[in-house]
Amino acid sequence: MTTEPSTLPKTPSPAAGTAPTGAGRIERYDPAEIEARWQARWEELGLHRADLEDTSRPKYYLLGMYPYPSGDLHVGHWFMYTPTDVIARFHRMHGENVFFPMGFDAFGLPAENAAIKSGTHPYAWTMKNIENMRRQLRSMGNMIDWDAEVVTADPSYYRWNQWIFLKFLEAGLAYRRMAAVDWCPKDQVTLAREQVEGPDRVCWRCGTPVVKRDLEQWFFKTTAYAEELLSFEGIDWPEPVRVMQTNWIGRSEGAEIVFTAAPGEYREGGEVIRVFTTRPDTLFGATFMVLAPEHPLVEALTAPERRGAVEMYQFEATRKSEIDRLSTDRQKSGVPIGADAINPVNGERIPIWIADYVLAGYGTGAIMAVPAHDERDYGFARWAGLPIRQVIAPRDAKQASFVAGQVAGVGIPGSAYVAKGDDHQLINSGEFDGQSPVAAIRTITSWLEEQGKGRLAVIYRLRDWLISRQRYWGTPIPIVYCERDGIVPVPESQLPVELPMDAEFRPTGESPLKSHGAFLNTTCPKCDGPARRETDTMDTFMDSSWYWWRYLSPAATDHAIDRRMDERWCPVDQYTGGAEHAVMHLLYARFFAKALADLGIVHEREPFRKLFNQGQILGADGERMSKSRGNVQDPDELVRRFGADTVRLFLMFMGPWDQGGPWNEQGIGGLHRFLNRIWTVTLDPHGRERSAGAGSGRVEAPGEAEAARGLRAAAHRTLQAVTADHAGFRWNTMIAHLMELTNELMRHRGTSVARTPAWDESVRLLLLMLAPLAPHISEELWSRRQATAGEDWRSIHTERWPAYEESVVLPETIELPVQVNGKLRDLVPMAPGLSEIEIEQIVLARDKIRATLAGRQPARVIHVPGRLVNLVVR
RNA sequence: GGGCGAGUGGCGAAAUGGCAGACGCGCCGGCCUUAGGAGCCGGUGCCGCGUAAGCGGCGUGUCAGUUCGAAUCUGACCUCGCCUACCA
Repeated sequence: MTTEPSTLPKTPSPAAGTAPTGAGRIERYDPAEIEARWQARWEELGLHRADLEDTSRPKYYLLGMYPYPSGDLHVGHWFMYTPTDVIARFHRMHGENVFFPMGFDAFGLPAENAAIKSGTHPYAWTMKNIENMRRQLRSMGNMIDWDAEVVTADPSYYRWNQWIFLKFLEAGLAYRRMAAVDWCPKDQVTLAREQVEGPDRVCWRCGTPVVKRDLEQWFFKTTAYAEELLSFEGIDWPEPVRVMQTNWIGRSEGAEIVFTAAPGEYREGGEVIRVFTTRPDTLFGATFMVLAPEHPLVEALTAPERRGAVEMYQFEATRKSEIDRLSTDRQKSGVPIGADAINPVNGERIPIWIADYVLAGYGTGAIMAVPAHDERDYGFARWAGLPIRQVIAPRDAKQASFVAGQVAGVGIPGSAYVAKGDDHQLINSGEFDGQSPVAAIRTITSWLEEQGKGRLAVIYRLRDWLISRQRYWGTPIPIVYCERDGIVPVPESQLPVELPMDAEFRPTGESPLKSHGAFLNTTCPKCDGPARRETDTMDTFMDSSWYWWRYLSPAATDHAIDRRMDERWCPVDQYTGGAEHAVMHLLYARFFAKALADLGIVHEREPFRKLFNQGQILGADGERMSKSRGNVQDPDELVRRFGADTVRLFLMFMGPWDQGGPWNEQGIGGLHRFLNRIWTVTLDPHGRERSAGAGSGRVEAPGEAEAARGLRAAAHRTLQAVTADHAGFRWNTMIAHLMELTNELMRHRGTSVARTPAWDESVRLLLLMLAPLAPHISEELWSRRQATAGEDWRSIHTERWPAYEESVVLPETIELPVQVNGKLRDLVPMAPGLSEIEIEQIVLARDKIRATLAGRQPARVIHVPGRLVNLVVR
């Protein structure tokens, strides 16, 4: 149960005796002392603990992507977690029950590599790092609820990875198969398709070019949700992420068409070869067929005299993916296999080739090649000297000359002709001649369907998620292999399958589990006979695919996810993190939500209602921060010099949150000065009182009452702007507004205005607005004000966010910009809310305007109420 | 090759159809100080005129367009960043 600080008995203010009253020198702002003291205090009070059972207030589940415990929190972490903390605090000040947990993505390769290198056990290495990062996270002053922490490398967590795996297995969402998978030779591990990046197909972690390997591996059936994953209905996600996921899933509509192998010199033929095409309308233009080199039918169809060349090519194709593919020249290559296929629409025999431009993993791994109307097929046909037959032409005879050369067989066009608009028609296509391509897509597909030779088909680029990893530091896959019973899942009652702690770490390139006899050798849960454990562990993205559910019951031993808590708290209201996980973590997380919902384990099909991608802070050199580049920025030193509050503000003041940019700590002093000025106006409003005439001569010129009214208006206008900026996460302008108010207060400091209630109210509002951004100094100043006023202490962070007064915000006079022909010519002071006629009269009476008009009459007057007047003259 | 985003002072940036450069850094000048890499006050887009207060012109990557009015909307182009890449 959360303790409400406001109900606590009065606790002595930490600085009660020293709270200044205005005379004499005040003590300096000492962030180090203040921050340590308040952090300890908040912890002691349990101020950041959420009461998950409390339903009296609206819930707000806020989540920042949990960190990998690399050992140090760098400015990138600060840049992500600070504004997230501000969001949390702002919502709490609105009376919401805010849950802001934190944990560690504790499995993964660096720990294991460190073990091989330095002999430290991955567990010890990881725990030491976590310890340090907890300390650093605390030093930021975030309102993290540490009671909910999860550490994924703990058996109490990964046991439930295993449990979910078994559920997926039962439901057919997890399966094992032999596949040519991507392998990182440096990390000695397989990778999911999403984890291979760029044109050179490199490992997402270390940048090493990957190679293909044929391995028996475990997969999750992400493709089962391909269609549903395309819909983002009901969730508020940034456009770039939605686009990336949509492209990654890569839906395309077309037809699957059945070709058959033609009888040959040595064979009867008749084998079914399925191809996928988005252009069934060009079926008559197919002049050859291409299979992926790895296509399963290649072996059976290849003519004996072609076997040597075919096998050579297949070998080269695998080598090509192994050797650096940095040479991105698109030179086509391929070999004929000495067999023909029969085109189902006209019975025509076309030669079959294999070529690596056809991918085994996409569609059916086979295509009908229509060189006249597909760039890739065209390029291949030109290279191989294969025929090109045009079957689509413009209806317009004059346009037809564009491709006439092909039809007549004279001359060779420079490229494929891919247009398919309504002004085109089919030619050389038998009974379909004259139809528009779009119509023919329909008619040819239904003709094929009637003949049983094809059907409408939708295919996706998305592949199933390969989760097997040949490494030690991950969740063991709960499977045993029995000589008699084959693949046997470990029964739930025997979970967790624990990682043995006494594994040996040597740079052999093999998982230590493979040579750990006690782990490897086990008995079959079914027959009790001898069996071998699966030695692969799970991809660490498994851990991060459901951790926010675990935060709701981190210690539970009888279930993975507390269904009651899930219903109360999920989905996460706001998720923040980098966009680099768009097609990895964020896609897996959505897959999990859908799969777990179908299994009845959770109630919502989307995990995160709102997503925000913050920008990335680069090193001072403009490059991505990395240890190897040596450009990682450690904020600890800045925190020592300026305090966490200053560092928080500095990071938020840099620019829009979604932008990031190169790190440059020039300017941090400005934020520190800002806090110092707040310190001064709060604790020392009178300074060395500037009595009239003694100081700079600015004192009380406009009269105290008017100045006080102006100050109060400024404070309320600031509140209005700051409140609006919270909604858009516009921290930089929010801080700018607070600076303006502080500067305004500073101008009145030492004058009699600083003795008015308006001054007091303005300072009060300033501190409340500052509280989410700079929690320590605002708490300190708040407590000192309370002590001075003789009030009981109550944390500023449990105060309600103030409301601005509409009537105060409205200005008493405005300076209306006046343009002539769109050029600014004058600023005219007047009362707000005058009629257009009144305004016009005032404006036309102005000297400057009369001079500019020089006797001309405005042909038109544009009034933008409250904003501007534009006089249009010819 | 395709997709998305961005280009504004010396720098980080504001302004998303209505006063371009808020706020901050840096720089310049002044005050205070034994001192200052502290604090306070003032100035600071560029060019021209003026001793000055001030006045005028130009100005948001380039070129066109829409509009009374464009940093903002439209089209083409240039540059940079991110994603993607023989996806049939």
